[in-house]
Amino acid sequence: MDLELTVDRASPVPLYYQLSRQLEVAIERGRLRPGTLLGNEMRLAGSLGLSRPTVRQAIQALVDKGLLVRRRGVGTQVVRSQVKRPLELTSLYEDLEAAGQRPTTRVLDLATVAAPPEVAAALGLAPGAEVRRLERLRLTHGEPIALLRNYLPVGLLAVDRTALEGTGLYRLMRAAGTTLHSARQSIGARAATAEYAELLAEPVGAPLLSMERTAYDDTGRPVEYGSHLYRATRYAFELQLLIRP
Amino acid sequence: MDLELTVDRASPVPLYYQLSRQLEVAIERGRLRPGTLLGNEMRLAGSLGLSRPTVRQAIQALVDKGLLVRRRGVGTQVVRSQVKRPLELTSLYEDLEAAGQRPTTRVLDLATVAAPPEVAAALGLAPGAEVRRLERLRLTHGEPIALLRNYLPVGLLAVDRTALEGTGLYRLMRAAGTTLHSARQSIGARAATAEYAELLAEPVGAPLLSMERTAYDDTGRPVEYGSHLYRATRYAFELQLLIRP
DNA sequence: CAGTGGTCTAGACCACCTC
DNA sequence: AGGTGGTCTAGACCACTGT
Repeated sequence: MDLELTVDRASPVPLYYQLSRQLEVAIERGRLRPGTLLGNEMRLAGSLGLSRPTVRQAIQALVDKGLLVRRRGVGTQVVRSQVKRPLELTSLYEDLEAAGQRPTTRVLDLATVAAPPEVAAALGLAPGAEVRRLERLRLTHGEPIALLRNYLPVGLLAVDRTALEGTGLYRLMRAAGTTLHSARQSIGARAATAEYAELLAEPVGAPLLSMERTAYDDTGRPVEYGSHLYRATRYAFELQLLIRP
Repeated sequence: MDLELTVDRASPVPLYYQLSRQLEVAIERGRLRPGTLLGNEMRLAGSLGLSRPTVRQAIQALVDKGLLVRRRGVGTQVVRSQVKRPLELTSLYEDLEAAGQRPTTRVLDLATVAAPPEVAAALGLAPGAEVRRLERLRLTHGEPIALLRNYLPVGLLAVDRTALEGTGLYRLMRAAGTTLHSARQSIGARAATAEYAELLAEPVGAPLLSMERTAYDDTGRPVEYGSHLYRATRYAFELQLLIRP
């Protein structure tokens, strides 16, 4: 199979990760074709000078990503379907950027306000507590795609208007040291009101995709609540998901 | 902390799984409160008579589920947010059932037809190849919720009309030995046409949620293509997702 | 500094699948 | 029967966190 797998023991990168990454790249580039059987774990370990548990750890990471399947008595195979990303937090900005769409953002509003009831509930604050509200219009090629309204606990992020026009909110939050851990989102549909229709350049009554989301950091603290509206003619949510037995 | 953790070495259930399950139940029942530090891995291993790798394997499973967080130099903590299910394949029937909604199904059509182009592409078949088509109306309390149109490769499932009226498609597929592994779905919105409006008891032009999905088994073979329409006034997709660093 | 999780090793036995 | 992954052990050293 001559995959030229190697590990560098002098590197600070964990050995299992070095191996896992090389296998992942080989699968992405088609050097390991769907259905291919990896050599058995003992042989792989031997040829790389690693122990079997380390090789297993590398393989397990790719099984968790859905790229490999293990079968007892058979071996480890490359999955036949084209798994892309195992479902990440949908970041509209990064999604559009990855699709080569060159997104732009117009900041419509940026203020500190009393939290509306549903926002206070989502962020675990007292009703009426202060929160940062930001309202943005996201566009590609000058065409509006979505209206984004977000609420953040005060003090979490020094929100900068020009920074917001150049990148996505999540990237700013990560850069400020907030590590996102989980999120709950609800996706629905509704008809455009006159106000939203004008902002999004759709006729009144046009179907819009709506998404409400609460995101948490790794201590379980709510760090963001968002209520977004998307033009259904220009955007749809793409999800890839894995089913665990 | 007196959690009364025990393992049964005579059981065929893997030790790491026994431990993992007990911790999971303790978290669900609130016996391990959010923020609680688990004892360190060595002590846990010693008190249970297990090796550290086995204890780590148990903990890792819960970290992957988003229930625990590990911090080097600190310890392993119960996550503070209320993680529900880590996002399963959305099965409308099972979702409604779990919510106590007593779903019912009306089978509108069940036939073998030539695959439309998008279906053939999704299922990896030649254009015009034969597929099983089923069209169902899903209701709760006599109210329509969704119009479900599915395509299956012929021969995969002996589709039984009465069975379809009593349960969900995925449950039937699992019972027939098909193990689902991954799926791609796209969620959008559109306005109700006259035909769909009548079936779903909505006005013409009402916003509907749409979902297209291709599901694969663990060999990567496409096993189902679905194109569904939901009443936006009665249904929304709830997703819980974890962000991996 | 002491304590934590992160990584790694070199074995072992077992359950399952294919031939 | 032979080969595969699944589980488990008893050690070891390191990197990071808190005091």
